[in-house]
Amino acid sequence: MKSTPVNTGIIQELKAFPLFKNTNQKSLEDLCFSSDVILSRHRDTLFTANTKAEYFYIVLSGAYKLSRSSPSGEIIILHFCPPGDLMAAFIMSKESPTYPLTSTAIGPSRALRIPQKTYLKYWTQNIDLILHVQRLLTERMTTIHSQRALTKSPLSSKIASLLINLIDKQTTIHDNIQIPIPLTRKEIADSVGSSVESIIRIMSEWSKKGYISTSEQTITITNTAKIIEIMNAE
Amino acid sequence: MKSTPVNTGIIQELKAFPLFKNTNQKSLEDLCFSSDVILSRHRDTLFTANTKAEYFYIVLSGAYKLSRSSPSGEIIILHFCPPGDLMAAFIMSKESPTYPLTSTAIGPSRALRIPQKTYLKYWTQNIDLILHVQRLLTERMTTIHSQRALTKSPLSSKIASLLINLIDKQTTIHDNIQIPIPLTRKEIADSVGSSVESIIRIMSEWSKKGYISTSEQTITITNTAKIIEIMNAE
DNA sequence: CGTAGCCTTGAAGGTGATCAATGTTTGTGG
DNA sequence: CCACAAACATTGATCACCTTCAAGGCTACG
Repeated sequence: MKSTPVNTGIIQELKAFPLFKNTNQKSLEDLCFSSDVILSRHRDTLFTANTKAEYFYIVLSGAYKLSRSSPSGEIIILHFCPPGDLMAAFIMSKESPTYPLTSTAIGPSRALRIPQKTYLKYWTQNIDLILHVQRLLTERMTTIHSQRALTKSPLSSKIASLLINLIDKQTTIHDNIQIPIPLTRKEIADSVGSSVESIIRIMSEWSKKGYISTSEQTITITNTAKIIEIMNAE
Repeated sequence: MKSTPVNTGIIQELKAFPLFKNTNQKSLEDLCFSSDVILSRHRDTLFTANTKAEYFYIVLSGAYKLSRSSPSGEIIILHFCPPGDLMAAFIMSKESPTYPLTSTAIGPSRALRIPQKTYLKYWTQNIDLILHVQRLLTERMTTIHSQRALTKSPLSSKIASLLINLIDKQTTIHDNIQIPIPLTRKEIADSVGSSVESIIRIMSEWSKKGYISTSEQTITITNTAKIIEIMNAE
């Protein structure tokens, strides 16, 4: 894990994210006050659940997964963070926060590490920004809700729903959509709360039927209509 | 469903909620601008998923459940709102919001209905309040996360976890804690994503062993240590 | 070149869903 | 105030889906 201080290049990079679309150059510099860019290798841990939270993060490139382990030691993945997503920002307004989750890099990734002090000093002064953050949180909540609505549905629906939800919201629905995050079967299993074997059985069935195709960790949905149908099947 | 405009009595009632502990009388009046008190009977619907959201709500007394139905028609309960809880406040900063969930009264209940306009005009101006709302949202998220961490655990753990989470956060842990919301077995089933029959089998086992007792819809945890143990069992 | 992570397939077994039938409580209208 | 309907609670039998266990192959990387 290496870190380098912010430079103007990073500011440019941030401007591209929807979160900052109404933020001017000057404010953006404030919002990044005393921040660093963290470079993570595949499987590096960015922060660990139940440790003191002195920083929050913005994903710059690559991806991170947010996970938790159950009392019995099983791992549950709760969210995948693509570039532009916030990590641990929601707990920054607390008194002395601890991370509720563990963050792990998926593939080589970069994140901007911002101290809580900067959040309290600059982020909380910008109402527009806070509402934006709140909207992000609400979105994440909505995704979780639609996943939970499928608890009684068969495993295939859950996997389908996960894949559809991972598609970038900007993308229009068509065939041959590539899932923007390289997922292993284990990660899919941990995400829908199932076992690797079950995931494999269902997904290789789909591959055979030509609904999806996988090569080098990357999943491509080749028959989107069918996957959506499976997602909504009872 | 009857409604009456706000009066000073209501303002007093609101002051008791943690959400407004730093809010003065004058601001509180602004925050309630053109609001009404809604009286709901048991099973009355307050708002329906996917309809236009012109209002948000504060639970005054009783309780409401927030639910959603899956594509196959099954109902999933996502959250129980005790007095002081907000409903649909998180989507008020959107352009033209629709309710993501359906809200139904559990027992005779009262809620304060506040128009989106009031939210945009007064609520968003109060940073302290917004951060408070954000903290509420984060708390709700955390609860959902700890529930999701149990997906692979046996049903008994899920039920135990639900009961423990429903205990008022103010309450210290001891025996003979009464669950503040009157729950039916069906509601427990819809909440943990299971069937009524399975819930009954597990809970009557607990009754027999003396871990819980139920009378007239009210559940009392008589052996809290045991329930917590079950919650954490693998 | 060996280990670690990942993918795959098969067989056995269990947890909880479903179906069916019945009792109990609550609420509503005549 | 009673009768009837609707919602809620209970118990048993059967069965499906998915987990678990076991064994093996593949690829990447130090």
